[in-house]
Amino acid sequence: MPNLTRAIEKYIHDLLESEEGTAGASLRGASVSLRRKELAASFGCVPSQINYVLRSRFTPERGFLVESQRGGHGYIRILRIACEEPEEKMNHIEDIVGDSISEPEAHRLLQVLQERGMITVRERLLIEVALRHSDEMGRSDFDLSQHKRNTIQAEMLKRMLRGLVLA
Amino acid sequence: MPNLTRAIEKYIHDLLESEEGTAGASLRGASVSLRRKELAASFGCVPSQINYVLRSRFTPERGFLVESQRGGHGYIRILRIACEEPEEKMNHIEDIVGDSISEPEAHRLLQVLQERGMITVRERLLIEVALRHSDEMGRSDFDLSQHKRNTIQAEMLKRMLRGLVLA
DNA sequence: ATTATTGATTATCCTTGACCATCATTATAA
DNA sequence: TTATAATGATGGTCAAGGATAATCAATAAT
Repeated sequence: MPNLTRAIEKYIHDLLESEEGTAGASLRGASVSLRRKELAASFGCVPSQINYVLRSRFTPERGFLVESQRGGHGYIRILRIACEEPEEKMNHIEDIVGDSISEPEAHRLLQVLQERGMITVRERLLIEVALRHSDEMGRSDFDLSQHKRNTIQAEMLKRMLRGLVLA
Repeated sequence: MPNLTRAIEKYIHDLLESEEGTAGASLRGASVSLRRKELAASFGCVPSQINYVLRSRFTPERGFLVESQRGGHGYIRILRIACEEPEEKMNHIEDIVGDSISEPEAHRLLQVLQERGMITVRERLLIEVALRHSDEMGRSDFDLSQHKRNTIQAEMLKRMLRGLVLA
């Protein structure tokens, strides 16, 4: 069993994918509903495993929302957010980056953006080089605190992404 | 065993090389996945040695990206974005950029690179945003001389191009 | 002085299970 | 008939444990 979490993630992704072609899906964004218990049973795992997959993979940062209801007729609904307007997309990114971002956080974010097709692998590389250089200068040439460096890093990252979105 | 690092480096390079022939590799860039623990064991060294090799040899400045995941089913994936060889072309660029470059000079260089199809419009934009931010910080936050700023700019530009233009 | 190597410690990811919360339906009481 | 209480059927939370990988500081080699 090479990775249960990824298998479940892929399954849900495929569901959303097949929902994509549906009428109006591109406007309202795709969505799927499922039973936690059934999905868990079909993968032969404990139900809370589903929560783990949702919490770790279908996050707002990755462009998803999750709704649910308990009790009889309970359900879990996963929605893919469609950020059509460049401005929306930008606001979303600004929120995620924030005023300060660490190197590992930036690294993860860039990986996600690449997986979502928002940047190419070459663009990701360029951004990483720029962030590394900025961080290195801040550390060895100007002796800045880590927080200050993370602030500068966030500013540079946002500017670079803004430029791309508006391009 | 003083050449452990180089041996591991070569091993990973060879893996990437053999991946090169694969379908679509030239488009998406070559990549290999491995287990840190296993690789270390096969070289009879401690696992953190692998991190040293990756940190010192497979950097974005050299055209590589590294992804990893901890925990069960953990892995390390190395992606090569830039091709090898074009040592000559790279030296040429290093010469042109030199130790110091003004913003208009950088601008012209990037335009030429774009016209020659070596970088895309978006990549050029990304580089220009990074250079501008660096320059702006140097001026207003650290009150650096223009020459110092041009030196920093040249360094950043070379690093970004090294990762990319080797193609 | 720089680069390489090691090992101890820390951080992260995944999986499971016990226990908690909420909703819909049904039974019961007024 | 209506209000309320019990019941069953979901989903949520959290903490523990195992499996990796990352970090960092000390040491060795060049």
